[in-house]
Amino acid sequence: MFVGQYNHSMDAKGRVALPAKFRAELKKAVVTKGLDNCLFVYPKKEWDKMAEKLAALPVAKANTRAFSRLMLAGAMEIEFDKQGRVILPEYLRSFAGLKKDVVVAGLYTRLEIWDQEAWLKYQKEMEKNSNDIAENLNELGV
Amino acid sequence: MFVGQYNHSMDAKGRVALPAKFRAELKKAVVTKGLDNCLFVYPKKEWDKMAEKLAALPVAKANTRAFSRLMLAGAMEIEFDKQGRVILPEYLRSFAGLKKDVVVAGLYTRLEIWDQEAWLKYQKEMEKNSNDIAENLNELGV
DNA sequence: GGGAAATTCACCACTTTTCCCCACTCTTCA
DNA sequence: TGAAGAGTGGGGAAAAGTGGTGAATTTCCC
Repeated sequence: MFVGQYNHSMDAKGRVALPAKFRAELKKAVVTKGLDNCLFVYPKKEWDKMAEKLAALPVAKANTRAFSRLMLAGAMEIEFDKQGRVILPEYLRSFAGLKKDVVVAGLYTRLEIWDQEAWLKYQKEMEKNSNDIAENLNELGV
Repeated sequence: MFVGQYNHSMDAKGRVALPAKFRAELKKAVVTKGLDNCLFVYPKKEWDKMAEKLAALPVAKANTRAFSRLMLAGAMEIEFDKQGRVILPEYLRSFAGLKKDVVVAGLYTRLEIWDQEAWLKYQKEMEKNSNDIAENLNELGV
């Protein structure tokens, strides 16, 4: 399971090294457009589960169609080179606004890839709301 | 169970020795961003319970995503070296404002790691208000 | 269909960080 | 007072991350 965050850099070819700790669980993986302008990376098995859920959504609703298209049509299988890097295609890079510095975050069942600036901005925004978040801890029984 | 407080020091590499008394129960542990600008340390088993709840939350809701990112991406699994030290990643050090001197406190089910200055300041503040706080504890049945 | 250009991919080399081990000091307990 | 355990600091080896070059394949134009 994936936990923690790492600062890495993307080179001009769109190559990003994923943290060594995560690679064992990611021999086969899928990247796709995520929410909040980041990329989601799933191990193949997790991805299959998610894809089935998405496919089962009611096709009649406009917003679920949009969501399915985002995640399914945006997806791409990735492989690692000898150095543990993956290549992100141009359309995913521009979707997430990736420049040189990126953040790779572990969210238990998936990874997220963020542009560093966007990540910091998002974090700041969250800190403002951290009190509300703390209150919600109770509801989860934490 | 963890009780008591200890003054330790963090070296330039971000290594902190956790009290020898606590290590037996912490072979595998997780550090997270805590409340009041300190770090929480949980035994891995305890933390896993909570993490699974978080991972099960719906990805489609913005506030649960934010919540997972705070708790999961903000966490880090830690292991001990032969000397009983753990390495704290940069983002946790800066979150808690850790400099050289730190305080490790046992809070029964978890440990807390504080910057020493922040700890002293917090204590002073609490002493001033201890009567008021005690009054409010009635409501909780203490 | 052939050739040139461009893109992709695999490999190589360098730098930085991490991790592991050793040594020393201080405290505690017998 | 001596020995053992705990905490602190540093150095060296290994791994991880980063950047670049060259070969191969594909694409496009003639």
